[in-house]
Amino acid sequence: MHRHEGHDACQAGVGDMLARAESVCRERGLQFTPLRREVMEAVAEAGKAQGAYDIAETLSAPGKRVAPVSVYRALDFLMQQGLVHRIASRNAFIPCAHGHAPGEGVVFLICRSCGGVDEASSEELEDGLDRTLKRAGFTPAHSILEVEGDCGACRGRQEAG
Amino acid sequence: MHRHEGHDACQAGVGDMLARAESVCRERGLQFTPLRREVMEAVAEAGKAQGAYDIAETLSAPGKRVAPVSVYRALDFLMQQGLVHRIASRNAFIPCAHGHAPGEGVVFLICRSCGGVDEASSEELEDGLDRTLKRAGFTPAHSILEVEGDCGACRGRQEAG
DNA sequence: GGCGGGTTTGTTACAGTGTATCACCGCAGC
DNA sequence: GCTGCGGTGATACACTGTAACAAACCCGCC
Repeated sequence: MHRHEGHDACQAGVGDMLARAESVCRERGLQFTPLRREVMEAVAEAGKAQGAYDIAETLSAPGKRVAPVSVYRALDFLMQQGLVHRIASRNAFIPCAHGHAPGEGVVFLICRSCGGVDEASSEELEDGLDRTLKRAGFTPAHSILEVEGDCGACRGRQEAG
Repeated sequence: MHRHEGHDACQAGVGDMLARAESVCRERGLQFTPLRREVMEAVAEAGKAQGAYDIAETLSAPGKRVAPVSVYRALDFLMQQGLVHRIASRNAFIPCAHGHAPGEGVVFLICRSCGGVDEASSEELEDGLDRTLKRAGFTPAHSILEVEGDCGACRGRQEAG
């Protein structure tokens, strides 16, 4: 079972994500500054993975420039708190749709037609990976699992249209 | 069962890799040019993943400069033929230790102390991934599975030393 | 041998991604 | 007030990758 219903559902939850970010920071005694909130919001609102430079542009306005370096710092912070993820194959960032421990086996499903990114996780997959690593004598610290393909919604649209 | 014994075993096979590359190209009617051979050799000889610029530097000598763009082209070719792999999380390249179909579920095991990269594959892992994707209604086209951690050799060395 | 067409390589320039460094600001605590 | 500290702004830079065009090469063909 994947844990949510698609990108529309995700977008509906922007407020939830911000609320969660805020409470996570409060719990940990960390600052959820305006900049961090804006970056979190930009990542959460976009329907697809955003590059750091995209975010910088989104947040910039005539007279108020947000430099990419500031975005990177905010993203680093948000990633450390597990609030956003980095998609290595795209050099882009997405909001974390639900809490999970860092290093836990989550797969990112990247749709090549709509650009949306879903998260999926399963015991089965994690067990398979663990056993494979154990057999190889390898101690994992951090995993990157990304699959590019077509999400159900887009495939349906193609078949219909 | 992982399919080979570690980085020393890999390095011993540089000649084999070149021979395989050559025969693959001959079979497919493609050119295994001197540049492509040199790039393949550089990737195969290095004990760890090499960046394109590293390779360019390795191949350059006083009076004979190899530009990164040439290396990228050779790498693109070698990747298309399945002779080298790209490690997305490192922006770096490794030789393919053994033949496998493109898109097949191979995991890259990246050691954070020695920098070596192993390949591992298992039915179990692939099945788990397939089922997880199917449940999510996602049709995969291409997967990236990379795990960072400590390889057996390095862990042994740490415990001993 | 010369010609034409495809592929490979060289070269330059540039776009995109990410980091280092330093200065400044705001704020808590003394 | 002073100091220390985390966050931000700003500039510069390093690293990664691609576009575009020209030159060299190869190979079949006339």
